[in-house]
Amino acid sequence: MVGIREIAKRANVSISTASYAMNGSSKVKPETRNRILAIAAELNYIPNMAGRILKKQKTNLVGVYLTNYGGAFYGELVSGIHEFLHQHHYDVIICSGERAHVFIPEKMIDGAIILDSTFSTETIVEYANRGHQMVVLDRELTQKNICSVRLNNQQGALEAVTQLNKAHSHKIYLVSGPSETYDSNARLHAAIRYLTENNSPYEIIAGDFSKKSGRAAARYILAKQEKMCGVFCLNDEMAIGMYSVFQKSTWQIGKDISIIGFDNIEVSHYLKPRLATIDYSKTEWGEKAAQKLFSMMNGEPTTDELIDVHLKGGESIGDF
Amino acid sequence: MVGIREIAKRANVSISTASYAMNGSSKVKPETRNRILAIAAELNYIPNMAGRILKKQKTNLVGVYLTNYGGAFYGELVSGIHEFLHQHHYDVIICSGERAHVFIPEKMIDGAIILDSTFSTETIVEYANRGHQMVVLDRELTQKNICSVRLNNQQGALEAVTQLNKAHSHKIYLVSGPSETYDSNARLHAAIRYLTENNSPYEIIAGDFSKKSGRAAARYILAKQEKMCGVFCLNDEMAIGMYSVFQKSTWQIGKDISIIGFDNIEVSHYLKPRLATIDYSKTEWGEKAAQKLFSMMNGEPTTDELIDVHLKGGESIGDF
DNA sequence: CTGTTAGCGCATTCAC
DNA sequence: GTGAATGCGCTAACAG
Repeated sequence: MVGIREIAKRANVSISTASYAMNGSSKVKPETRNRILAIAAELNYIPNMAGRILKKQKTNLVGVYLTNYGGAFYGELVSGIHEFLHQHHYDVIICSGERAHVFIPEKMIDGAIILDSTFSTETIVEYANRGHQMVVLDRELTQKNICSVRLNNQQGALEAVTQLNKAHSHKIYLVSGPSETYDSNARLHAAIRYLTENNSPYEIIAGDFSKKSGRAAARYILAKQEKMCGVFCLNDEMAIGMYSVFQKSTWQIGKDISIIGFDNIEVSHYLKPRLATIDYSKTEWGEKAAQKLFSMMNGEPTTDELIDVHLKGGESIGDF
Repeated sequence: MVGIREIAKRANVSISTASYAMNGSSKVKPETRNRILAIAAELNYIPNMAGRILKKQKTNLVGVYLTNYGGAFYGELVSGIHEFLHQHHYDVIICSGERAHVFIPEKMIDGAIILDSTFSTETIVEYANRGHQMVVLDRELTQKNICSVRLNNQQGALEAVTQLNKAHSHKIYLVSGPSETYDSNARLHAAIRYLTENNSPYEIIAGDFSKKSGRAAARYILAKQEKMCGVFCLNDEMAIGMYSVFQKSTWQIGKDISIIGFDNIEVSHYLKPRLATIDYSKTEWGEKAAQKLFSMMNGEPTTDELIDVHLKGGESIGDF
C-alpha cells in the first residue's frame, strides 16, 4: 500500500511537505505542489482514513439510525439528509442494529440522526453526556447535545378525528401503535382529547404499526357489526392491513366505514379506494434534521422543531 | 476523553496489560483483568475506533452501496446481508452517492456489496486491482477480488414471454430499462431470443425502470389501438406506471391487455388486478452476497452465483 | 503473568 | 518554503 511517505520520497521532499501539498496549504510552492500531486496521482495515492481520523479527531461522517430499511418512507427522508450534509462536506452512512450504536461513542461518526424506537433514550442521553451530538426524530428529548425534530402529531391527529367526526355520528375507532413509541402516544393523546371534549364516542384498539395488527383491528370492528363508524389508523401500514380484511367482507370502505391513516406512504397511493391520510414532506423532515445536526456540530444553539402535516383527502372517507 | 492509558494508570498496570485485559487475552490474571475491567466500566471507557483500525488494519465493517434508499426492495435485501454478516462479527453500513465510493480505497470498510448502476465498472475494477474485495449484484464481472451474485434474468424473461405468448397471438411489447444496465439487457436479450425463435411479433419500447416511463409506454400502446397484446415490463415499477394509464382508459388489464412485471415489489401486491410478475427472494439474494463476500475476505475461493426466479401469476395476464 | 517499546498513517508545531 | 519531530489511541512482539 502506497502511503504518504512513499510520495514524499519519490518527490524528494519531506513527509510534511507532501501532506501540506495534498491539503492545499499555501506554505508550498505551486511548482513543488504540482510535482507532488502529479506523483501522488500517478501512484494512485489515497490517504488512509483511520490515520487521518486519528489525527484530526473528526470523521466528517454522520450516521443515520433506522430500524428497518424496508420502512416505508426512509428513501425520501434519507435523501433530504443526504442532500444537505453533502453540501456541507459530510458523508452519510445508514446504520441499523444495536451493535452499530457504539459507532457514536467510538467516535466513528461526528454526529447521528436517530429514527429508531429500539434505540433506548437512556443510551442516547448517556452518549449526549459524553459529548456526542444527536438529532432525534422519534421522541421528545430536551438536553445538551440533543435536538429533536418531530412531526406535528397533534395537528395531524386533530385534523383526522375532526374529519371523521364530521362524517360519523357513530363511534370512532383509534388504532394505536406500540405503546412505547412517542408518535403513537402523541397522536392518540391528541385524538382522545378532541373526542372527549366533543363528547364523541370512541374506542381504542391496540395495534403495533404493522399490517397484521391492522388486519386484527379490522376483524374486531367487523365482528361488532356496527357500520357507519370511523377509524383513525395511527399509521398507513395498519390502514393497509385493514383494507385487505374489509375488502374480503361486505363492507365498503368509504361508505360503510371511513378510514384515515398517517404518513402517506407510497403504497397507499395505489389503494382503491384511495386512502385518506395525514401527509407531510419526508424530505423536509430529513433536511431539517440535517440542518439542526450541522448547527450543533458547529457549536451553534439549536431549538427543537415541528414538521407541518396536513390531511390529504381520499375516497376512504367518502364524500363528506 | 478517557483513553486506555488512563485506565492503565488508575489500575496501576501498564497500557499493554490493560489492552490485553480488554481483549480477553489469557495472558492476564483473572483477578487483574477484573480489576481493570471494573475501572474501565466505571470510567465509561470505550475504545477509539480509529486507533484500533489503524493498528489492526481491519475495520470489521462492510459497506453496501445502493442507488436510492427508496428502492422498492432494499429492505429485504439488506436484512439478508445484515443477518449473515452480523453472525460473523461484521457490521454493515449502507452507503450511497459517488463520494462514498472512496470508503473502499480509504480502507474504511473491509469489503463492499454493490447494487448501484451508477458505480462505474471501471472504478470497481480499479479497486479490485488495489486488493479490495467486492461482490457485485448488478453486473457480470469476473476477476480477482470480485464476485458476482445475479438474478437469473434469462430464466425470468423466458417464463414471462412464454406465458405472454401462450395468451396472445398478437404482438408482445417489451418495455426495457436503461440501456446501460445489465439486468435490463439480460432480460431483453433472453426475451427477444425466445420470441425470434418462435416467430412471435414483438416490439421494444425504451423505458428507464421508472413509473414515468411505464406511463409513457402505456400511452404509446394505447395509441396503437390494437387490443389483445401482451406487455413484459422489465421491472414492476414500470408496470405500476402502466396501470395508472390503462386504468384511466377503456382497456381492461388482464382482458384487453396482459402485463407481466419483474421483481414482485411490495406495492404490486396492492394493484388491482393483481400484477403477474417474476418473483425471487430478496433476502436470499442478500444472504448469498454476504456469504460470498465473507468467503473472499477469508481468502477462500468463490464462484459466481445465480438467484432463482419464478413466475408469480396474477390477474393481469387473465386466465390462460 | 506483566511491562517496555515500536509502530499503524497522517497532520501539525516548531525550528531552520 | 521546507524538514524533523511529535503524537493521535491502540495492539502486539518481545523482553523480563
